[in-house]
Amino acid sequence: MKKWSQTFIPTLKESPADAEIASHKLLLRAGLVRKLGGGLYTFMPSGLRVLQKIMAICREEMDREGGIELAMPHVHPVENWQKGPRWAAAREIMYRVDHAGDGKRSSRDPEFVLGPTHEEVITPLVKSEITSYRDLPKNFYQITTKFRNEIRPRYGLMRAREFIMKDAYSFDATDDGAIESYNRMKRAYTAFFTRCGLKTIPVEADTGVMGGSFSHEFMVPAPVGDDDIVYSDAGYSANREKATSALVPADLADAAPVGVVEEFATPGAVTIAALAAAPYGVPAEAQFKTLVFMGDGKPFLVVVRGCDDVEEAKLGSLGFQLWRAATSEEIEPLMGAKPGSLGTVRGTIKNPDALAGIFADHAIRLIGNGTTGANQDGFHLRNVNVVRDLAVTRFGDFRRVREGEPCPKSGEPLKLVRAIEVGHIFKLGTKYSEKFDAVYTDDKKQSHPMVMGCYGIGISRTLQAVIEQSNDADGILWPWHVAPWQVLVVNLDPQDETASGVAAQLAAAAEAAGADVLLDDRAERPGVKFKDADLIGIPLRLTVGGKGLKEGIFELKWRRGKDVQKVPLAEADRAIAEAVRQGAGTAGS
RNA sequence: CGGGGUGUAGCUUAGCCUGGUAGAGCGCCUGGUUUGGGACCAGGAGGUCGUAGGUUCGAAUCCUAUCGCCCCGACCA
Repeated sequence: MKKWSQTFIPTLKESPADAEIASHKLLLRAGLVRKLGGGLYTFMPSGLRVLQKIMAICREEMDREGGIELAMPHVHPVENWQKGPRWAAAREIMYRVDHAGDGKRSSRDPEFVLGPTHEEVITPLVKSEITSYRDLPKNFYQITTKFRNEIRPRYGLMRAREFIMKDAYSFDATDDGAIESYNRMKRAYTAFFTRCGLKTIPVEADTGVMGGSFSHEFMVPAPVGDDDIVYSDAGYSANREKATSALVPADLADAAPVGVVEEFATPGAVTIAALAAAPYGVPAEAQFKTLVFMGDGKPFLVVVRGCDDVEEAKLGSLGFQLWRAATSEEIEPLMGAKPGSLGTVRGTIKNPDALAGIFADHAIRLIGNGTTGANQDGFHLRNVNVVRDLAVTRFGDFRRVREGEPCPKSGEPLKLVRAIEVGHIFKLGTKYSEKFDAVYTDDKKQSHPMVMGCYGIGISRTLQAVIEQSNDADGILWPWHVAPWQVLVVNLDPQDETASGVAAQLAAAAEAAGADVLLDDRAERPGVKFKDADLIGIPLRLTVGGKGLKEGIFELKWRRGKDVQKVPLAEADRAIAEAVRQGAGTAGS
């Protein structure tokens, strides 16, 4: 049992001006965190308690599925990263650390970075410690602080420069084994989020810089999220970056040409919309849109319908480490025209040999014969046939899916919703084990790279996601198992010995029933105590004092409910034990 | 890094356009009256107006630079 007067819960009546969303405001108002700088937060005592509870649940679920806890350094020799497979992409988000020195000369020490994640540490470790199939599989995890130079920290703990993450790394002898490890983690994650009182949707996801063969994200639907997820009732769900639709039928026949390619003048018409308007009247659905990107320094082209957007994450399938949209200066000498008049009709590109490829989205086959830029400023081409006229290295899925398109599983309309990513699991394959030579010997004395998986949970982000999902106008509605305290005993008359005695007795009863108890013993007026109680969101409130005490009762109230139960003091132990049992039996309330 | 905004007491802010004594509410301290949903009265402490230059007799206010923070975009758990 903790007395309010002996801990520190600095609540605020008003939200600090730099908090914008409900969960961020409540983190501050309920005294859970305080800001040091952008994306840097101190966990105050009650915030730390929530964090520790979430971590404890996470440990239990990881251990249940065979996870082995360890703790790796935060400071990494830069060589580990340089040797790894993603140095070029990952260095942008890493902090470099040097010792401060004596200020009189520059450091000549080795270079270090702060760990944004730990594949580059765990893989060499496992390489040197495990060499036999007999020691596999293994799944190592840790719960530690991660450091990422986020370009834009946001919304408190939601996207921070320094945050708490659970990261796990599985090592298997076989691909089947790796899939089993992956599924165990999927199970652990589902159990973990459920126990945190959080409703999540697992979705298929892009593997991004991490790489690997497939992955799932655990998403909390919320308007303030950074991602869009696409799903249908048939059970299809994917991050929008990865989502596909059945827009293009599998058996679609390529359209036959309708005539010869014709050039026509389009002075000043450099947008899809301009070409769609009078006097040209070419609908966006009949235009080929050609976009230029730079992949590892070489230009490549992507062709989509005029009405579609390129989903840039999908360009990851092309095999470039880094890619970006090309600039006008890069485009004109390559194509022969400025953006707005570009196309990929054979023979019209000025310098085709410089290209790393021309990649076309499947959906352009729906156009059949359409209109595209002539690679000559102020001119377009019509009667352009996809098969006959367009130079295409290969077709693929490069367009962004839109709400309402047919689900790839069932054909019913896809739905789209914003979400917060709280967990991500990857089947990595051998990308890292090959790079770090993490191999084992099988029972036939053959050497193979280990098959890896990696699995992350944003612990501190999960904390905020719970608040975002569970709050009302008065404050937080903590789910039982992550609440900083589960029972709040409010003593309205802390100066009165009888009231204090009863309050202590109720607190002891709740504690004996297995709850964490906070006793509000402050010399504040009742209104202040009730407001604070709602704000900090303790699930079960027991109120002692005033009129009630004279009648020989105390009050029992659930934070999520409206009813106040008046319970005779003689029945306190039984009623409290019952209520605590009820609270503990709920995942979400 | 691009675009937009903002910086005045622990928190929320007024004042800035049109230069001339820095003001309020909450919180804090003292005393009193109160005591079931953020009490009231009286008294009090707390601000180099983000920082540095400049213009001016005079700058929170105008100008320049710089830093921090917030929001939108690319990135991510």
